[in-house]
Amino acid sequence: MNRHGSRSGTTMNDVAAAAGVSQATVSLVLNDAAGTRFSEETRQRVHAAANRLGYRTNAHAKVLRDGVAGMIGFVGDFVATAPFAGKIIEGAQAKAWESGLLLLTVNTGGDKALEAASLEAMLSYKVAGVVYAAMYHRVLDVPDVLAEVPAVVLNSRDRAGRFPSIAPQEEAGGYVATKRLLDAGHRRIAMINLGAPDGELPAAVGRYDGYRRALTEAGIDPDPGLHRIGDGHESGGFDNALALMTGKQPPTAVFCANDRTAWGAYQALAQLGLSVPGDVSVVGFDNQETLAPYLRPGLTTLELPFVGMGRRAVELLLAGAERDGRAEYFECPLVERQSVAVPREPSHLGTGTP
Amino acid sequence: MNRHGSRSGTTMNDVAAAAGVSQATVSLVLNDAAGTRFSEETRQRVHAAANRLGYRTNAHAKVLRDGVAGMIGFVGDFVATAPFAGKIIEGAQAKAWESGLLLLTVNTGGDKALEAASLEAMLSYKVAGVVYAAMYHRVLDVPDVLAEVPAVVLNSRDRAGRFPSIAPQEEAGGYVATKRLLDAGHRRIAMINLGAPDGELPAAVGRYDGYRRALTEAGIDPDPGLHRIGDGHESGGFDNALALMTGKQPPTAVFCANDRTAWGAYQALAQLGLSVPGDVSVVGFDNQETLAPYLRPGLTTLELPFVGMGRRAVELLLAGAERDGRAEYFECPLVERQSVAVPREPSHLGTGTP
DNA sequence: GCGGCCTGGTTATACGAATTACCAGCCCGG
DNA sequence: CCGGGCTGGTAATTCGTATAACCAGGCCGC
Repeated sequence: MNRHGSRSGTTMNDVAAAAGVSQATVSLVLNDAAGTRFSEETRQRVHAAANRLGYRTNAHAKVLRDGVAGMIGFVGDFVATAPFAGKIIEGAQAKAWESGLLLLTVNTGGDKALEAASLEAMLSYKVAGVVYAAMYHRVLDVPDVLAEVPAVVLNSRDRAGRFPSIAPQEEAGGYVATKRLLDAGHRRIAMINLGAPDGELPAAVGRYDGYRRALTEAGIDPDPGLHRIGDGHESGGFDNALALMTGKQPPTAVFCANDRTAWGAYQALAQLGLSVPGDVSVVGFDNQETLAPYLRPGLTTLELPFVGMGRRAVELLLAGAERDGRAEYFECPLVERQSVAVPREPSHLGTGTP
Repeated sequence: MNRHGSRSGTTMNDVAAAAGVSQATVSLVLNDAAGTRFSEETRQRVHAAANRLGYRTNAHAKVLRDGVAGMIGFVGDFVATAPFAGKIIEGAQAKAWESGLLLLTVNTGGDKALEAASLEAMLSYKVAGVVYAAMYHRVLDVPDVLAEVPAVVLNSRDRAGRFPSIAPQEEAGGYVATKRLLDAGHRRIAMINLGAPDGELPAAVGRYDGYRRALTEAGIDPDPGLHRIGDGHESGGFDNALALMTGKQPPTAVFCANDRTAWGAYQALAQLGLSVPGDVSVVGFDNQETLAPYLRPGLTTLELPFVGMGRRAVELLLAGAERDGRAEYFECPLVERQSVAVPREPSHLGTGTP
């Protein structure tokens, strides 16, 4: 007897010996193999012995024999930084678990060497597939080695178009957000967008396109002065909201490209003595669960359907979808809270500090 | 040639055949086994063949043969809910990776059946150990099955005292937070604590004890009216701060048992027209990176050293520490920002709405 | 009274890598 | 000219499981 129970574990041979049968019998009985017949008494003996000895199947032996492992690799560039990363993993894991699979996760933090090495390790473990997830929606280069296994790109798009991908419907989200404000009666609607590090940020581009489309459809010519670029953090929302509201013709509503930006806008508005939604209406994006419901007033925003996207990624993997660059886009539902109201009489605004 | 490269993968036998040597030679050469001698030419041929065929070792065969796998199990009850969960995983994974190990993660979301099943699966995969992590510091019951393998309880304590555990120094943290306020000159210091669902919440108890010790040491008799219990969310901070400040003898400083509570307090103070830290000083706990730096003013708070704790958990696992219930406590460093100042003249306060 | 067919199992093998034991050929010393 | 040692490898076995192939004994039919 060693430190932790029996180190190498009880094997089928041990069970067989204890039950007075052959190893094959143990395997067949325990797996309840179809088309085999054993006496009820033998089955009992086998099960009893297995329980008594604490038998647990050795997954490695099984995989070696069967050729395919019950694991899925999940490689992300984040986890630590993105508070909603957990949502993606939650969805992926839920689906994996339903299919009897375990998730082998690695978050690379952007370290390419670590990424390459982890992928090698995962492939060594014969994962059934790999989900390659990104912290934010962008266009990225997928490591070549992923071509050896079913793979799905999550929350981003493969530049080379070799892998199926899953991402949110950014344009539609931007449209819905803006439409919500238009429907409330707003005409001067600003947008505080995300900064695009490399000009390829679908989240920024798409949400902006949707914003413009909604305005145009409503017969409004988008005012370039009302489109501002923030940094995606609270400070970007703060600075830009401040600038917008103290400008010549301040908006009556602001669409913020993410909730953190909206939070910053709230703080700027509060500092200016403007109330949400009394003086200014605000719509966010992300529905970050630790933030949006707790802003005062609660933030009306678009939900990023991360749980569903995570699930779907694993589903695609398991479906063994034909390898192609097809992208699936998930709808971002509007989550209604209290940050939108009809615009105040124009006369009440104009200076930014009533 | 099938869909994803060679499905079952290139084996050593394939390499051996290609290089015109035996499988044993391939193994010995590729592993650079000590005490063996092969001609330089043979080595070259083997390496060339391995590269050409894209040989990758089958981890399962290796584990089966060697008896020990290069994986560590990480079971948590959160990920989705706790934004800082990633920090723990980040630390654990970093250390695991340095030791050449992969992390097999499962977040149970509190589902005991899933937890039991995942642990079974992990043990089947012969993980080198299991980190059993909790979302918040508490006393919990560790599943018996973990006795079969090295295990460490992270961010909690094992009720039965069978497993080593790692947790933050709550009491010291509460002391430092309170001391910071005392040193600034405050005498009436309130605390908005976390709710203890079962009366066994070390975070709440410990931080409170530290608070009391600091006050007592300073010759102040803790005023029970200044200790309030919130729900750990923004709303708990809001409601209690409102009550405190509109009470008979409002405090000049508030120690919030977590950052979210502090955020709520900020919002209540803003609503009352009180400024931080001009009218009221605030100290938080957690140093939540998406929150504390972005509050206005930045929140002075205590950092929960999750990355280090995660690392340490894996370290303990690998050290094969003797199994005992020894607990290690990590210091929570004070992170200084702008939410603490010297108290205003008492006369300026008193009503809560100057 | 013997072939055939159920019943209730067993034997043997493969999966892929690591490792131990062994071996052929050659050189050298005595 | 024979034994010993070195060089450069190979053969065989092991890990734990799944499964295809096989087999002994009893019973039945004809």
